[in-house]
Amino acid sequence: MARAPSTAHSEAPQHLKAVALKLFAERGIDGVTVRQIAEAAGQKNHAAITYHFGSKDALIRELVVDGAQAIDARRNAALDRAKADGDLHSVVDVMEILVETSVDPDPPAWGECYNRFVVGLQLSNRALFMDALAGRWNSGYQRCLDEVRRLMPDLPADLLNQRLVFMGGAIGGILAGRETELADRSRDHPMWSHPDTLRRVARALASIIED
Amino acid sequence: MARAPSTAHSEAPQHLKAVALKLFAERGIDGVTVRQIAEAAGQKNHAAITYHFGSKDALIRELVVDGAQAIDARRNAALDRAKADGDLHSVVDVMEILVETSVDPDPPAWGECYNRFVVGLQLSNRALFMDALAGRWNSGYQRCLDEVRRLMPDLPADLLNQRLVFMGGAIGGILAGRETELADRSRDHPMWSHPDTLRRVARALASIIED
DNA sequence: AATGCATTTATCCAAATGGATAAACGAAGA
DNA sequence: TCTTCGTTTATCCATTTGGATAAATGCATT
Repeated sequence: MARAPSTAHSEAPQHLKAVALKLFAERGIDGVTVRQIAEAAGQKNHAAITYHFGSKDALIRELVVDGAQAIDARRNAALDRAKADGDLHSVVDVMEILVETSVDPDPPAWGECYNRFVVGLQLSNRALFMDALAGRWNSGYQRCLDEVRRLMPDLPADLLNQRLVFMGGAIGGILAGRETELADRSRDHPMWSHPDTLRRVARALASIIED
Repeated sequence: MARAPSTAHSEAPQHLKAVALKLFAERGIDGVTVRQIAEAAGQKNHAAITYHFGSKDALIRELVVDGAQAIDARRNAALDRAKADGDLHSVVDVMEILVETSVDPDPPAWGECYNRFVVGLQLSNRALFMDALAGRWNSGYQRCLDEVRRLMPDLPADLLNQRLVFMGGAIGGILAGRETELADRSRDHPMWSHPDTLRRVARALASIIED
């Protein structure tokens, strides 16, 4: 029932998406052809992309939205839970939510890909990225920023906003680098595998904000 | 004498490089064709790239090395000067050197491009980037890290190294974001144009390291 | 067993790609 | 004036690209 030929309601679209995300993360969207995606997914023909998604462009947009949606859901859930428990006492608490919800809780065998994918997309195809998202699925991120503002009422707003911009660039660079390292299965990466590392990333981001 | 047809010893190669760097920074190396580069540089034919550089690949390698070499020279010079003046008293002093030497002191009319270019290249063509550099032109960066280690002798080495990795990811993300913003000429960017901003970036990076 | 239908596969296509080659051009030197 | 040579230009090429279409496949239902 796996990916055997012509099993009805196949999970081919899901598998194609996962494979495409991996390749796009590794080589960028213009460095991967629809044929390579289909081949890597075990399809004998690249028409699979047209059939399941309509076009390469539409596939990319689905990948952007899928990931953003999942992260946003995790962020809102974590914020709701933390607020209900009265657990947001410091900036580092907020940063831990921001960082933890950025990582895929159920990654494929070859490792997480979404952060590399979106950082690369924002870098070289910003318009496509913005258009695919259309302002959606960032409420969790905005709520995190608002919590930081609530926790730092004394810092002038423009100074705090500047630090939040720095933090945004930093989290992208750090998490994309983490994924790149962890994707290299030729060696161990004790630093990135260590269970405390993500908390330390959160601590580093909080340092940027709190100075 | 400008780019008029067939003026001997033309500065065409220089101009082609500058234009290619801009396009690669905006769209990634696989998102730009040699025809687009030649056209944007005012050439009527894409054979200019083959003639001046040999291939698209060779052009990219030249761009990587040119920028890395320039940055490395600035870093080593700044470090030499600071050490001679006894000016490296704190981590933020080192971070200021790291950040200031990352920006092009003589950018083209359309703004700086190298940080976006290399961040994108490391993300989607890491092998090409590493191969082009071959371990060269990073002595200034390594010296900066060594200065930080000298200034923080009490922090356990692996903890400090972890923070230096975070800092490396953060500087890439922040400076690439800065270039992207400043490249958008449709509006002003008072925050990024402000003369203090780069110093504040350095301060943010120092916060990551010093906690 | 026959049918319907979602999916996969096999081709076809026009356009674009990086590269190669030879002709054209034009300033400087003989 | 004529030649030389670095440079630009005009074509040509095989391959790759994303996409389209129609045939084949095989499970589920009847």
